[in-house]
Amino acid sequence: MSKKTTIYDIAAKLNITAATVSRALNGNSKISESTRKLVNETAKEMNYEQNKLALALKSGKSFNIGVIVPRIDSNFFASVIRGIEEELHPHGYHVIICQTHDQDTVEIENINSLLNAQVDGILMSISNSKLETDEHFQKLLKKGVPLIFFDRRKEISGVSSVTIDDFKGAYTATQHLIDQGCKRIAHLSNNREIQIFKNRYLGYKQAIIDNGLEFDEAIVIETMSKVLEGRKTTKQLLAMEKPPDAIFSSSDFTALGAIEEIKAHGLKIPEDISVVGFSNEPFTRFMELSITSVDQSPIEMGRITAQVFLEEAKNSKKIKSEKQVILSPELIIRDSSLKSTIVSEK
Amino acid sequence: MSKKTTIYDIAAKLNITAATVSRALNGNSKISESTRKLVNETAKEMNYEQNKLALALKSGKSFNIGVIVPRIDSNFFASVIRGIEEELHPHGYHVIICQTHDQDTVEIENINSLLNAQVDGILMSISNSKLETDEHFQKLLKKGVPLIFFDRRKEISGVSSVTIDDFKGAYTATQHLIDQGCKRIAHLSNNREIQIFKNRYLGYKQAIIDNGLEFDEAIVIETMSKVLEGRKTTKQLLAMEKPPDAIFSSSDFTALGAIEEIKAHGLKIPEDISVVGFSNEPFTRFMELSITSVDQSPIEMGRITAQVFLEEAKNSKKIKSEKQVILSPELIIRDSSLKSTIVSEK
DNA sequence: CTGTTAGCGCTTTCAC
DNA sequence: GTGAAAGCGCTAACAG
Repeated sequence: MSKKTTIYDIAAKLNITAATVSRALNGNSKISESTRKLVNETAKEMNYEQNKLALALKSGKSFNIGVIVPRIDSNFFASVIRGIEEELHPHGYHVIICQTHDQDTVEIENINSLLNAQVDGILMSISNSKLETDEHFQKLLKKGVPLIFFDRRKEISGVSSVTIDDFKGAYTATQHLIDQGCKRIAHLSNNREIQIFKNRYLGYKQAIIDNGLEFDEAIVIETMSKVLEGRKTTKQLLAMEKPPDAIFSSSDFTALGAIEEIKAHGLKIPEDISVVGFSNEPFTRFMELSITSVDQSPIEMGRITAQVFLEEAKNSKKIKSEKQVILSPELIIRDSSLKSTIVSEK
Repeated sequence: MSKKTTIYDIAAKLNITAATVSRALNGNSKISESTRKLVNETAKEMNYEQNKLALALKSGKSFNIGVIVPRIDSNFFASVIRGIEEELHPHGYHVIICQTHDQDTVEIENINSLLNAQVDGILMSISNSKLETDEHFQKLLKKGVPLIFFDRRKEISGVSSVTIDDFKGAYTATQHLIDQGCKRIAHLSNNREIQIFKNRYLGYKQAIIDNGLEFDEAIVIETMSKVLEGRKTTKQLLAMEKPPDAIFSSSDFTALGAIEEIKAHGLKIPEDISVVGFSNEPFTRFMELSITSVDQSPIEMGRITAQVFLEEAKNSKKIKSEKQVILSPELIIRDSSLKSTIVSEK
């Protein structure tokens, strides 16, 4: 438990002052080469290590940034965080993780606690909640702490965001199904108060309309991103008078449930019913009947979110220009929707 | 960008001293009820918020703990981190994430950088490397910073660890295959310089021997935890003069590769060849032919790791009693190894 | 009960 | 080129 050595210790040993040591260590220009060398050497000798906490208190920069996500054990969020960490690490930043579990009270609490910890910025995906107030976000802005949304954003003036084009992803997926000859495409939706789900719905709808197909609200069902919910909902669809010949799901998990249910009914995929999911979760690739899905390039999203932060951090004092990066999603076509015999991407 | 209010601001306003404010805010016993109330009110009015950085510098406790993992976008590590975060959060700790990508140089760098950031402890899974030196770990111990290993540990006196009983997990899995009538069980192993893989190998071997089966080193193959590697290795196995009738893999990914390869050879699972994986990755459950695997209860592992840390943090000054928690793995039997007609867990 | 003082470790004017 | 001194925001020992 050896006490940590400070610049005072090494100053004392060298009969100089702490200020000089500090300067020498920081490569200040006006310091003699000899003392610089001496200081550096003894610093190494005494195993000196800078206390970032003191620096942080002094400078007001902690070099910590907070990342808030609903939960971390989802491939999507974990991958985004990976991207963030990899991008920020070379710049000396540490990444603090908080989970909200989709509870807005926890979200607010997390923001406050990160603020107390003096983080230099907050990158977050908002929780799935009905909360109307912007108060906690405004507080961040007022304090001048950069706030950046990724994926699940909220429309707030002055706040940058990095998202994918969910509309386009959904449109492309639906168009693909139509190109495969599907005529009655159902949509498994989700809480449409969240932008991403709303946009997926809108993209789907637009593709239907643009292709002159009948848009039928009856086969758009709001459900939750769970395998079992997917099964239940699909059961409803199959029991209809005019069942669909394709399902576009806003989640890979409900898509999986749909597939299970369709098979249980003795129907063939993709011949009888085609299925497309969203998110490109790892398992969609591993399935024997692999699932077509929309990739969101989460690592890339994380990296870019980090870059946007770095930029804002640099221009701290200037007018904060709100920046909205919209990534392009990629449709990964696999077995569950490919009727032709051409070999699909695996 | 309103300047943050400090206790001095509120002291000034009330014509009292900062110390008093501090005491009032912290519920010090010897303070008049009236001033306490007054302070608390004006604090709220002025939107006062404690600067944890100053507290940290003063007290030497940052209430940050570092978590180092090879990578975060693996379900296992993400789940462990989830457990850690959930357990530590109520105690006021923040979790800082670092990734090593299995490079020991990065591991050392991460430890140093966390140390500079004055974390109150480090929880980690060591990287897959051949590094022999303990130097960086000893440094932590010398500084009195609690260090706790989870899953991938190293034998270091004075360092606690939370792991699962890999030997038992492997033994149980192998025994299960034997119980299903398998007589020639291959093992897809991994770098056995890492304890977990070594123990899985040893558990497998022991089960073979205890059941009077022939132990054949020729069907124990060291490979990497990738689907494609699993395919390659399985191809080798199937080409042998005496191919195995079961495969116990130390990884779910190689198990998946094995399954793909076995099917490609027109063989039936589990009738011709049974397969068991390790880790209970989410996809093993989702497969149409679901994969038997050994569950490591990662969230639980994270929670317990956090608890061990909290305990050590409490007894900081006392003799640090090294603690080794060994969790019991659970075999989840699914389609890939269940020959009987009983319905398996899905 | 409350004020005074000092100090956590570092950087940064301002002198010399 | 280097020293002296102040200050980041907070707490705690010592007075009174």
